Amino acid sequence: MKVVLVVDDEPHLRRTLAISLRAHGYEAETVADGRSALQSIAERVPDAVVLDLGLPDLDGVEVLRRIRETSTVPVVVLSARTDSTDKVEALDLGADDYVTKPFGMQELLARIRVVLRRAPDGAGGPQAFTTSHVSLDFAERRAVVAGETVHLTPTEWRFLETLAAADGRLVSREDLLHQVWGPGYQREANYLRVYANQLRRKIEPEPGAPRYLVTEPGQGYRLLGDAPRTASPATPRPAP
Amino acid sequence: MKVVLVVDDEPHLRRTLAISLRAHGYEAETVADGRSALQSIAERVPDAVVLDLGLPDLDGVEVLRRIRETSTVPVVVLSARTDSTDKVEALDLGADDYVTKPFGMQELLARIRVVLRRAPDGAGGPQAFTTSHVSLDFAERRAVVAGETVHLTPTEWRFLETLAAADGRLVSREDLLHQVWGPGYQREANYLRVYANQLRRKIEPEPGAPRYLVTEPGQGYRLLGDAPRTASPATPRPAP
DNA sequence: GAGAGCCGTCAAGAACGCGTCAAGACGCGT
DNA sequence: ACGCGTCTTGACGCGTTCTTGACGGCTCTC
Repeated sequence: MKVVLVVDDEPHLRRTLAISLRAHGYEAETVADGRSALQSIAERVPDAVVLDLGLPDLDGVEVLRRIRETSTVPVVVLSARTDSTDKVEALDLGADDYVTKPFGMQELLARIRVVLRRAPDGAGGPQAFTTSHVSLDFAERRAVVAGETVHLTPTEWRFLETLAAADGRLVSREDLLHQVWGPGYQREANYLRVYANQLRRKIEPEPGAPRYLVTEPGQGYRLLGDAPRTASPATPRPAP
Repeated sequence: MKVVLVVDDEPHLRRTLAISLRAHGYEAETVADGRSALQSIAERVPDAVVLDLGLPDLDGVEVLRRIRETSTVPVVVLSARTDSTDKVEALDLGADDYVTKPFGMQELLARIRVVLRRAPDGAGGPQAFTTSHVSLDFAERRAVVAGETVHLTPTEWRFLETLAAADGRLVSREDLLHQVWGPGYQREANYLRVYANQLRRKIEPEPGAPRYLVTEPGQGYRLLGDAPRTASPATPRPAP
């Protein structure tokens, strides 16, 4: 069952929202302030967050920013402020929707369905990547390869994080460059080669024949878990 | 560059939107009615759609439904109607956001950024093509033919993608050349022969007698699903 | 029945993408 | 100011992919 975290300081609205959510088949968790929200997310990442910006302790925007530091969980922002600037700020900070009070409950629920629909299952972000050979702990920034702790540079971590977040799916060169180096690096496909190379030397059992960090020629890269080997008995390379 | 399709019947709004979008680094395409919108999407799937529900020809909701039949491209709906029921209907039909007029341009642009952020790269394209013999997963760029995974080159994928997007309809040589190789290749009908040939060897059970990737002489090509066989009991080839 | 147009087929050279390496530039802490 | 680790940049070789031209068969037209 999908878990929705409701962050709101008004007890009445909190209760109403929780009831409506449960009536629609979600598991609703409620907290009254920003600190509790961040703590709750740290314990268990919900499938979506409904965040009221008018909170007693922290600025709601600040809460959103902190959430985005560690997670890509969908966030629907509630606010009494209708100013366009506020909306743009929240949306650009990573909010997935911005609903102004007063709002219709049916509409809010529909918008929650929308963000849940778009978010990949368990979008809270992979905290770890583990195979029989490699083990990456992103929270701790620890990499263990074949029992040995291996040191990775910041850029190498971002590279792996981006790939791990895709959970085995293909990550295009553009996305990778944008995620790791920021905007404006779309031309530097060189970087990808260099770092893919370095990472393979660090984490692959056989860097020449990558098993985890694989290239999709012309497309991008992909981080795979332990593969059910596709029965290639010896891959005998014809001697030249 | 990201392509945004604007569907609106008001010339003024259309122009304003297009200008704003271009100023923010998007490629803007504009159409004035539902039919043109569907046609434009059939030709080339944009990265996002801004769809005004008040259209002269088709009901906007109907347009949205048709879009969702073939594509998961992000759609931001514009509407003058503020009724909650309308919003819920559109959102549940697959709209990614619902903005009521009048709206602030900055807000709309922010909301477009949001939906683009969430949508996987090229999510608008055809999802898959499956027959008893061939199975193409465009998102993963995986081709499985008779149980075996087959490798396709980037150009081969674009070729098949373009044909699959037409969903069995004829794709003219011009369109094909334009989609796969870009503008300025209209003269190179040779390429089509070469790649059609290569693809048939890879995906057809009997490359000499194409069942899926069929030629329309003098016209173009077409990608067909499993055909209700037209009673050709053995396809007996007269011995030469 | 000859000719023209179109399509499928093939193969070779060019162009491209990727892995690899190493030398500098840069930034940070001491 | 110095040294260290990290990032950037350019160059090279190799394999793959694309481009290009040529040839033969088929069909439709005259």
